[in-house]
Amino acid sequence: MVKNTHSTIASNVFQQLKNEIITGAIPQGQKISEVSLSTRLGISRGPLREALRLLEAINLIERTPHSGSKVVSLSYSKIRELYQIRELMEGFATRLAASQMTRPEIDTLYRLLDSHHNQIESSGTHVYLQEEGDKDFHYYIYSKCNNQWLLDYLDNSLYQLIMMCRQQTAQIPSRADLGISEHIAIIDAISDRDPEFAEILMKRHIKGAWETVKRLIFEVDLESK
Amino acid sequence: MVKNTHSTIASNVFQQLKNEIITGAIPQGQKISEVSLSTRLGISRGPLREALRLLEAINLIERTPHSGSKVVSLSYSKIRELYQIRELMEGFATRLAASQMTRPEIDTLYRLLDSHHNQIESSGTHVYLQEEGDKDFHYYIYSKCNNQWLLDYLDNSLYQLIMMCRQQTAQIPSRADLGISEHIAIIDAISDRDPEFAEILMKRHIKGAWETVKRLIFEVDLESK
DNA sequence: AAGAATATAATTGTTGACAATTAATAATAT
DNA sequence: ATATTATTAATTGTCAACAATTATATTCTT
Repeated sequence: MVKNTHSTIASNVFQQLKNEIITGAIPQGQKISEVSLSTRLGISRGPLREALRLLEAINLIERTPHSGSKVVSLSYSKIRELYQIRELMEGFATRLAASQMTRPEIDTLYRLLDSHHNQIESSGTHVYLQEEGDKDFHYYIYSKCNNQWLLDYLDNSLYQLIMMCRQQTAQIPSRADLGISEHIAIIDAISDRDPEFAEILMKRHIKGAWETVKRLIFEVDLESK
Repeated sequence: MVKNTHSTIASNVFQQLKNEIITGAIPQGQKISEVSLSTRLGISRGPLREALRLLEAINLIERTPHSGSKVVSLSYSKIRELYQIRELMEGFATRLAASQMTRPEIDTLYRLLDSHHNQIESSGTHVYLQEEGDKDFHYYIYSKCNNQWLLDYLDNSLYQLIMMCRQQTAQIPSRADLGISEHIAIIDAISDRDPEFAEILMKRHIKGAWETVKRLIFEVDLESK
């Protein structure tokens, strides 16, 4: 039932390392030694190097010739630029999706939101579940944008970095409601076939997320001194 | 004087293959055999595979596990989606640049345009020179956007594909003037510190380029049957 | 003792052989 | 003759050893 046909060591290791970086198991800025990592994983350096190239391609590690790789460290300005470009691209993706989603797809989106909402209420207010639901919601929309370059960049590169930011600011419990009402408003705009408005709402939603992240970064900064 | 310090076989081969693909020396859709290519280049398969990973990262080749790599083939819809996303991102980059470029940088941009204009008039109307100048102009602007993710994506991924499109439609001589007056208008808006207008003009400019490409694709299509 | 030059160690880059998988060919059954 | 299975060939994936480069430690000079 696992879709691990066509699996290779390189791609598996890529997935594993991606998770370890995003969750912070391998901390930001850490230098990566090919020999020690490959021995830890029980593989040779060949596939590991391929995995590292893939990680570099989605901006999770930086690589300098003859010197080595290290996990990216997300400075304040990098995160700001990240949310800036996310607002632009995901806003546009939402506009495209709003003009192209079918009625059944919109219904599914409503149900998706409902189910997440119920899950959160029934199982207490687990932040983890909320964030999973948030991710699903955003993914479901931008995956309907009908532009393969946009989708590829949002899904493979931008969102990985966004997840990393969340991990970085997740120590402090975030705002209780992750913008559920905003989510509803966005779907309503899509349902009304109003792409411009859907885009505006999504951009505001992301801008709000950025404000939260910014505040958390500031608070973490205060705590550490 | 060459800045090939820190050069590796993999990165050199990457550059070479990138050029061969963009210029069409290796045609679109062609399957790539690792053994024959590595022997042709006189290297082993290791660095070639690294180069192929890099090419995959900028969307110039597609790769399927255990099957192999092939050069991407730019269908009509892919090109349309490419220009769609280029308009969005480069337009936004222009807005950012307009609000952040310094006066000396703007002056340099004016001189750049002048020098290209003179070169074209003096040496006849070489299409090649025009396109080089066009590329320089666009690069100089979006490189001032102050957003590393945006710059990275525009420069490394999108523009490589755009160059491929041009190659594809370059058999037919394109419109005589590549929009020099539009270029001037864009710089003027930047010089006037009017980011919104600069963005609008850049988006219109790119939309115009797309209309030209679309027409050329259509004509090529007619010729071939 | 401080700094520069040299030598040593550690790390990354490259290679060629081998294993695993897929594509192509030949043989067999209906 | 066609479709299906078995066999062979070709291609990609992985490994371990070697070469080239960079980082570290040591020695030497002032």
